[in-house]
Amino acid sequence: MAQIKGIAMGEDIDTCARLTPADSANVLVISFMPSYNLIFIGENEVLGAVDHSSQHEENEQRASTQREKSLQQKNEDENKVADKPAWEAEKTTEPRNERHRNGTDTSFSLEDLFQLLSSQPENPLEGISLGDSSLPVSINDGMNSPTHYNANFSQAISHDVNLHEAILLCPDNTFRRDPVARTSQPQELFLQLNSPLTNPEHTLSGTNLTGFLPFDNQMRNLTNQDLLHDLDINIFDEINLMSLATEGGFDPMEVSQLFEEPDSDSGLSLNSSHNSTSVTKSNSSHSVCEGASPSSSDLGSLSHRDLEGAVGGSYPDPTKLSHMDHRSDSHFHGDLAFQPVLHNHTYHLKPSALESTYETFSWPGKSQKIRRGYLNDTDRNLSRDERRAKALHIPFSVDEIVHMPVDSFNSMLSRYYLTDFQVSLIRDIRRRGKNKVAAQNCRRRKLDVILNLEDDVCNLQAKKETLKRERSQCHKAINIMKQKLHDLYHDVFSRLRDDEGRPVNPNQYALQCSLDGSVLIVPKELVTPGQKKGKPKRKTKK
DNA sequence: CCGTATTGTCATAAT
DNA sequence: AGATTATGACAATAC
Repeated sequence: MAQIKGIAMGEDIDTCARLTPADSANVLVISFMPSYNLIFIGENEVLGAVDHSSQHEENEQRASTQREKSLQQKNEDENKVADKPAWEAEKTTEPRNERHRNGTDTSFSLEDLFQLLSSQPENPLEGISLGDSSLPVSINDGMNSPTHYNANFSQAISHDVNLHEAILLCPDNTFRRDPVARTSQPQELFLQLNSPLTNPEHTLSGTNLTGFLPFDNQMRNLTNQDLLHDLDINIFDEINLMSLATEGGFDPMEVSQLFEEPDSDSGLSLNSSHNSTSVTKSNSSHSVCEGASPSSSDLGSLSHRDLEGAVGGSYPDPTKLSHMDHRSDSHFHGDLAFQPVLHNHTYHLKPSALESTYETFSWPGKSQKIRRGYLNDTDRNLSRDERRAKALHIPFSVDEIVHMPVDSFNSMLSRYYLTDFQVSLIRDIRRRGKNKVAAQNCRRRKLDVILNLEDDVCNLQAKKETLKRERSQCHKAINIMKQKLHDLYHDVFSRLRDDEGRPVNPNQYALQCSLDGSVLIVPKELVTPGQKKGKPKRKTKK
């Protein structure tokens, strides 16, 4: 009986060896290289390698053809709904299994594995033949709790296993780490639903698990795979690498360096996986390094929560089916009417905590600019909310969510079955979107106010200059008048004579006009403000 | 590397 | 009362 304690993945032998826990006696190490796959088993010892360079080309060619088909089909589907708003458009009818299968960029055959193992002189799986219908394999999670499964390898080896499934088949993955959580919250398990290992009765098949699953599991499986398909492959890979890192005692940085571009801003899995200990705006005093090494429970539980929300969002609550749009009804009705899916949609996190689950995981030493490089070309141009909405399969565009009239918005929320998580995200998106617009308006207004004030300042300064010029002109006019008055005064005095015929000194006398129009010559010392007009001493002669 | 501008977001008050 | 808008403050990012 083989003791497979874990699966390590890397780009080459060295990487795999580094990923392999030193205390694992038997570690199945699978390398997904573009040109060939390396498989070795033992105590960090390379027992063999399979060169898939030729087969890989075939696989690539086949996958490429399938991708083209899939792309063509997808384009056709998109064209069909292109004219409709997202909340009215039909959901894609593309078979999810098919989509899933098309994503097999890194595939290998279990048959190769067993051929390889069988060729080893000290075959760790000695006694196991390809024809064994039921292979008892003890799969250890690398820690303390071995779990025994009976896997039907005769079926399994007849199919290629893609990367996702290969990871799913490993019990040592991020989403299934906590056996307690596994039993206490089965509805929140995400990837587990894909894995036949969770149910010993299920056979191991890499291609069409749904055929073996009970109905509700099949439905979940479809959605899970659908989700998986749309999640960035980097997210997926990173989650598992981080899982390996945290559980295998590796340095997360080392693991992250293996995958040069982790999508830390994807808004779903990765973010949620880490930010319980490293949240951008967290009040927590955890250091960045602590954030880089989240506990496995956090890693798993948050992933469950996020992903469960996403899964749940694809299914209508039977109690709400009557409120749903008939188009969405057509998508769900027949199936779920018979088999209600019992999801637990209770969320214990506050909105802020939920929000934090999308937050960016802080990769030490990696700037946002670099981290954005981890997004694919499509996602790189998306805003954070758009990526979040995409990750949670929100059936509306961010633009629609934000700009939809409130009535349409509320009716939309009631018509579609959405999980609390999705509703929370949608409301957050709407709030943020509106606030973003409000902030832009606010800033524009503030700029307008500033510009208007600057204009006012300019206008007032111009007016001030004008007034200063007017004042200057008035002063000039006054001075001219004064001068004229002064000249007239002296002209008058030069012609005045007293009773004795002597000229009147203008320094000693002043002219004073009386009310009747006569002009008097008054000594200055007698001229007081009150007397100037009252008591003329002498009338001048005209 | 530092300073500044831009932008998104949150909290809170106002509407 | 709840939704929306306005705005100050802060952080991330670009330049």
